[in-house]
Amino acid sequence: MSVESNLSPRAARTRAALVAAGFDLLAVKPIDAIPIDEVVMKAGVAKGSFFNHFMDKQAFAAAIATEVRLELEEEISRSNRDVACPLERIAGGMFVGARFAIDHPKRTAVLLRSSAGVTARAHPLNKGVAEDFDEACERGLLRDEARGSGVLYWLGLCQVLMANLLERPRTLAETERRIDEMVMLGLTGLGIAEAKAAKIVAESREGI
Amino acid sequence: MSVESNLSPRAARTRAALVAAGFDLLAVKPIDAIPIDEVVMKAGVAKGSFFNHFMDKQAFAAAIATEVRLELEEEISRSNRDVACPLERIAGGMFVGARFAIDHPKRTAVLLRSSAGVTARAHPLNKGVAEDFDEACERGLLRDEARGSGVLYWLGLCQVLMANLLERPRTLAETERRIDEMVMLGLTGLGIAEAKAAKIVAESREGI
DNA sequence: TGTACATCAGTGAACGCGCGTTCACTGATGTAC
DNA sequence: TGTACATCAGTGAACGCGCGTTCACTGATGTAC
Repeated sequence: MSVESNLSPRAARTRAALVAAGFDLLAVKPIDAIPIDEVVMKAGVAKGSFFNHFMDKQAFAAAIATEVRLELEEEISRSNRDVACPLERIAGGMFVGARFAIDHPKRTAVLLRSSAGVTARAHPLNKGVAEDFDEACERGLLRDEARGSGVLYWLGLCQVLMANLLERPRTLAETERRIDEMVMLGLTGLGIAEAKAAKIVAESREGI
Repeated sequence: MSVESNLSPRAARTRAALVAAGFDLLAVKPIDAIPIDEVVMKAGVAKGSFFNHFMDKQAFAAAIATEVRLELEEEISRSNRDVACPLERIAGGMFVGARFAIDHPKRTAVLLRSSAGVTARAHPLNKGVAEDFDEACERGLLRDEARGSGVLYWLGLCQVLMANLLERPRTLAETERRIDEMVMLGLTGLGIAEAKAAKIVAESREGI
């Protein structure tokens, strides 16, 4: 599963320390603004070790971004494992994303920074979403306009919601309200009637 | 008005050349990845001149980002000058943003890169939008949920639409369809009935 | 279990260059009379 | 209109340091017998 599997325990420890330091630093500033010295100091590791594990600085950043993306992807598909209704799956995805932003603000910051272009339908992280939309459209559950632009619409909302949740401390009640509202606005925009959308929001929230 | 006003013609020319080069380069990569040598070469200007006009590299990037933001802001308020209905103003804003992305892809890239955090209600670029939403809410034109999260919702859609329009060449028809659809999805999410939303889309599109 | 050897990963000093910034000089523009 | 002087902005060579990358060495881990 994880990249560490093939490594000796010692190497795995070193690599993990570097990656952990990378998470912390990349959450705050882009890779170009981070000297390798800072990474290795934070990781408590010699500078040379960095290049035992990563070809160069860019590869390091890429590896970390990939790792976060996989994590989120896995949380979403785990949460959707037993959900059949495509609308609930779609709504659930936004809830999981929001949850992820709250639980792992640093990782989320890395994710949002790295994937400025989450917009693409083909993006691996979004493949599941695209399929759910296709199914919902076929079943006639969505407004016509969603057939072409629904995925983009939904991903935009997820992204901006996650970014917003990072911004400043907030009470739990405010946070929950913000999430519910965004899912509600999003679903009704897709053409789901108000009452039904409210029901989906309530049910999907349960699952998280 | 513009920053160049106080400068001698010669100085204005040099500054303009630097800024133009900056637009081109910042559209492609972040400021940290751009050596000043590249900027001045593209501008056809001596390296020393750069520091006659900008304190340092960061100030240069900031000046350019500000300039783009002001441009877009002005286009939006110009387009909305004679529009009274807050819903049409809101819809019109998205249309103008889309138009801007098509006409000035480089500037848009700079804008999207610089303002990763467009989400804030307080952001100057968004002040007008926030006021329009307040008015629309007071008049009871929007769904309840839009009172708290409508602005974030709308800005997220604008941002992702603009990013999407930059992505790859497309036929005019596809582009128009994408824009219409996003505005339509957006408006109905805010609680506007389908027929009325379609009418607003048609009318706002006219204005652009 | 103990010894000898091989491999693997960590270490940090040293290197060198890319790049931001400075500065003394020059030429252009503007002003006074 | 012409001349002398002041200021302003452009120029590019030179500086120096921050930082990515390398490498010879060391200690740790694993294997054979």
